[in-house]
Order: sequence, then structure tokens, then C-alpha cells
Amino acid sequence: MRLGAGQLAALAAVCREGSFDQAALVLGVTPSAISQRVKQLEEQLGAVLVIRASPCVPTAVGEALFRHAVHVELLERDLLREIDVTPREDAQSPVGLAIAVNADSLATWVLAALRSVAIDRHVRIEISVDDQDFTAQWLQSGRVLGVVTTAERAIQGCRVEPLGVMRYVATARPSFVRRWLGRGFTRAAAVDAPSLAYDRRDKMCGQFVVERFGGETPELHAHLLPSPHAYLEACLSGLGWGMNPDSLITRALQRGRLVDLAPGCTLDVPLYWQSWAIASRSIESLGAALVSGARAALARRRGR
Amino acid sequence: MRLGAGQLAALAAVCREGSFDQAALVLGVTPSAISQRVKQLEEQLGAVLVIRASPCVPTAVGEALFRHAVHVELLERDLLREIDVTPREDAQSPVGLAIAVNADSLATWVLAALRSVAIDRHVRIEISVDDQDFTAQWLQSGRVLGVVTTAERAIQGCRVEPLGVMRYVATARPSFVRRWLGRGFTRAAAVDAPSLAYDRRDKMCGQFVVERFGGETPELHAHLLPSPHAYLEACLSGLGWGMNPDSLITRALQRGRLVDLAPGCTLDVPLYWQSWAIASRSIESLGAALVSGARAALARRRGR
DNA sequence: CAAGCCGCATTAGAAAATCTTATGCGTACG
DNA sequence: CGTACGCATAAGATTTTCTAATGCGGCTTG
Repeated sequence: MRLGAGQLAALAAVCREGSFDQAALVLGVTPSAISQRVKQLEEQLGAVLVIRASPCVPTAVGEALFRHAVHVELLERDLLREIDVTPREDAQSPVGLAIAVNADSLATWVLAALRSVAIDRHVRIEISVDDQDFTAQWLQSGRVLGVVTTAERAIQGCRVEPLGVMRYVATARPSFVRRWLGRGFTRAAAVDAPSLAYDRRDKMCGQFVVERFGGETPELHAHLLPSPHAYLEACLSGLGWGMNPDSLITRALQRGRLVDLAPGCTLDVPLYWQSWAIASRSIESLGAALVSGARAALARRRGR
Repeated sequence: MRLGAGQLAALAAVCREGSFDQAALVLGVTPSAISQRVKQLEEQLGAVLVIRASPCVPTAVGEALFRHAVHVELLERDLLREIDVTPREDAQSPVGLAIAVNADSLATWVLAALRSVAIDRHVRIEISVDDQDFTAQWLQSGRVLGVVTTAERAIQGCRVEPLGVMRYVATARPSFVRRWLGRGFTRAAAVDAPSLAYDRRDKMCGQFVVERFGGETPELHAHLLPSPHAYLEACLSGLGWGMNPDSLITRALQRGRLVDLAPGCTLDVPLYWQSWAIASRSIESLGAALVSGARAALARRRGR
């Protein structure tokens, strides 16, 4: 049995791109070639690998092969770096290290942490923003090889390392405080005042109310701002009160443009780095960079 | 850059077999094909991979590629097992799991330990007898992916696990004892009596004399018997006294065919399992089997 | 609802990669 | 010396893999 490099590359491209045509584009061949490669692989193995749909999704077997393909790609990249040999022809590998990161981490510490890996090791980093629900799936399928996530439990075949906690501070614009919280940041006032949320599932303000005042999780009327910076902007402009990552607002607090609504009380969200448990220098250095970057930027672990 | 599966297979076969022609035989192609594949690989990478000699040896770069090839082979094997899919055409992979084992372990506990892996997982095991001097090299070059060895320090890129100690007992035939050690097993008598050794480098009898009586390592006149069973046979037939693994001689001791020259005093040699630090189920199950087999068969760790 | 586009499959022939056959050359060995 | 071994190379055959062209189903759009 021999799995051809071309066949695996085609499968991987299809899984990554979601369509045969796009995969063909990426690999610089005609769609027909992709179709034939995949078909041949399927015939050799006697199993369907990709469900033809929009977008194409790998079957269970296809997923295993995709993972394998990515794995081998990584090994090859490491190998070529190790033997310091400039291969003939075209430049470096077209495929970067794909990871998923939760939005707030991306907005705060991740880029700084990855700078050195990206530059020193000349790897292309491909960051996706981590939609909590999909990261496990993406990790398993091989679409990404690591995620920064709040999920603690390890996914099958992955290793997980704690990164520290992201500390969220309840903040609002001073004028907003005067307008809505003039009689203090009480439970009633907090629930009454307009709040901010990242999206419909973001319950952080509610959690904070519980954390601060106890009781049931309240129903809040929140503006939805699906970007950390938009969220912050909204907060700065007095649209509502919200939970901002501490590192994002130190200056605004210092300058008095934001007020800490409940000094000393924060919401701490632990973060973890989950990555494939394979022996790859690329992954390891990526993980090391993230861990050390997080150590510098995040608070030490504490309960949620 | 794409390393073709065929090219890597050719390189690996050459490294394993030591000659292009033999590699061709193994892969079922003509020597010319091997030559062309290797050459092409060399041209793509811009480096010599194999030094043409008898036997052929890989260069440093070639070695890295060989390792990579073996690594990918292993991954592929694991993958094919994982996706429970019977590939079309020819039977299972021609390449087994190659390990090196020291002779006494092979003679005593290793086979029993490996039985289950070999049978349950349908892998072919290729055991080489571990010439202490070469195992490190073999491990590094990828010729074997793991060794049972007395060397404790980990080889670059390998993980090491303690297996327990092999306990050697000083033994001789009763008639031999009467003839040479009639006045007790003293240092003088031990040095004077003919002893047994595995090969020219085997100093175990000398070490035992030091262990028992102290002083300098003596010069011994030893018969050389480069096989554990021949060694034992020689001991049983009264050719000399020698250090035998305890598990090999319990019955002979019980039946009075051998005498323990220094009851309570043994030479304990710690053993270690060193294997590639890669994520491969094959390697892991092999290691697990060896560790548990050793736990059952060997004594717990103790000083040498 | 029809036209157009997207996306994959299939076919046939072109192009490329890979193999075999045949040959040469150097070295080791009897 | 002659022979066997072992690798390189050239040339032609074979196989693989690609492109180009076409078809078909589903979805969007005017």
C-alpha cells in the first residue's frame, strides 16, 4: 500500500478549501485532476473520503486521512528545515500553521506571542477566530492543529496546556455611570442599564452580576458587538457597560475614559492551548511561544 | 516541495538493505529504478543522500530523510489500521517494526513480551541482536526504531524508559566447583578458574569478582561463547564458571545441575527501552508490551 | 421560469513521470 | 586475467497523471 503524496495533497486541499475547484486553484492544477486524485484514493482504500456538498466535508475515514496528510506535511516541513538544504524550484510550503484563537486573545496577547515564531522560523501562521462550538470539530478534523480555547477537557489525540486566565473587568464610560449607575453599581442598576455582549451566546455580563451580587443569572438587554474592539469602542462611547479584558483597557482606565464599576471584582476565564499530540517541532515551538506569551500577558490561574 | 512516496521508499530500502540492487529486489523493481529515484531525490534537495560503498551508508542529510521515511511509513501503517479499511491489492506492509535487543533479553523475556503485540496487531517484528556499540547509531539512523539496552542516557530524539534489572548469578557445574573451587569461592580461586565470556568485551565475570571481593578488575582467562544458550551450555558442561541470567537457570539450580557460587550476591544490570519519540501507536504498543513484559520477568531496579 | 453559474464527474487524448532494457565502468576477488 | 558485483546512464516503452472538453444537477437571479 502506498499513499501517494499527490493524492494526499489533493484530499487535504479539498478538506481545507471546501471545494474541488478551489483546491485545484490552490494546488495549481485543473479541477479534473483533483477529482481524479480523490477518486483514485477512494478506490484504493475502498471507502468514500469526501461527501460532495457545499462545502465538501470529509467522512470519518476521510478525516483520518486528512489528519494524516497534515501530519506528514508538518513532518516534511520540519525535515526540510532540519536538513538545511534549499530545495530546488518553488519557494516554501504554501500551507501555514493553522490555529484557532478566541477573539479576545487575538485582540490582546496572541499576536505578540507569535511574532517570534513566525519571524524566526519563517512559518506562515493562519489564525481563525475561534467559534467556541466549532473548535473541537476543527481540531479533530485537522482543519487547525491547535486552538486557544476556554475548553479544558482534552480532545481525543490532543494535548492541553493551561495558559493562564483572561481577566475581565466590568467597565463603562464615566458619563454612562452618572446616567445609569448614579446611585451605585447595584444589582438592580446593573440589570437595568444597557449592557454589551459579543454575540447572542455571550453571557459574561450576566455571569458578572451573579459573581458580584449572587442570585439568578439575570436577563440583560445587551447590544451585540461581535468584535472585541467594537465592543470596547461601544463601551468607550457610552453605549453600555461591558466586560473588557484588563489588558485592553489599562490606559483608558488611567485616563479616566472608563470606570471600573466594581474594583477588585473581576471575571476570570481560564484559557488553554490544545494542540495535536504529535511530535512536530513546528507545533512545539508554536505551543511554547503561546505558553510563554500567555505567561507574560495573562494572570495566573484562578477559579472562574 | 513534495517528497514522493516512491523516492522515500527507495531511499529507505537502500539504507535498510545496504545496496541499490538489494533494495530493488525488496521493492520489486529494477536497480535502475532505484538509482533514478535516489538520484532524483538528491537533485531535488541539492545534497548527496547516500554514500555509494559496500554497504551503502546514508549521509547526514540522507539519514534525516531515512528517519523521516520510516516515520511516515509508521504513521501510514497506523492510519490504515485505524481506518478499518482493507486496501485493495497486495497484502500488508512489507516492513516490520525493527528493534534491537541485547542477547540475554532475547534469550529470556523479550519474545514472551512481544507475542501479544505481534499477534494482536498483526505486525511483523524484526529483531536484531543488539551490539552495544551500534545501537545508538542504528537508533539514530532509523535502522531500528527502538532498542532494549543497558545505556541509560537518552539518544537525541528518543525517549527512554526503565525496564528493570537483569539479574546475573555466578554459576558453575558441581563437578567444576569441586575441581576448581573446592576450598571455597575465593578471589584467588575465581581468578584462577576458567571463566566464560560472551565476547572479548564482556567483563561481567571480572565485575562480579570486584563486586564480591573488591580490589582491581582481574584479568580472566575466559572462553568466548557469543550466544546466551551456548554460554549456558558451556557452564552446564563444566567448561568454566560464568554469569547467567537468573531466569535462565532456576531449574538447573533446583535440579543441582548448577551451583550458585555466591548465594545472595548477584550482578544487576539495569535495562532500558529507548525508542523514537514520535507519536505512533505501533511504537507505543510495542513499548507498552516490553515494559509490562519486563515488569513481569525482571527484578525491580537496584544499583548495578 | 428560463438563463446562467457553480461544482463535480467523466472521457479522451496529451504530457509527464517512471520504469525496463541494455550497456558501460570501476572495484573486489579468486 | 576473468568474473562477479554494484552503480550510472541512455533510450525507448509503459504507466501515470494531467488538461481540455463536455455533461449534468442544483442553486441563484432577473
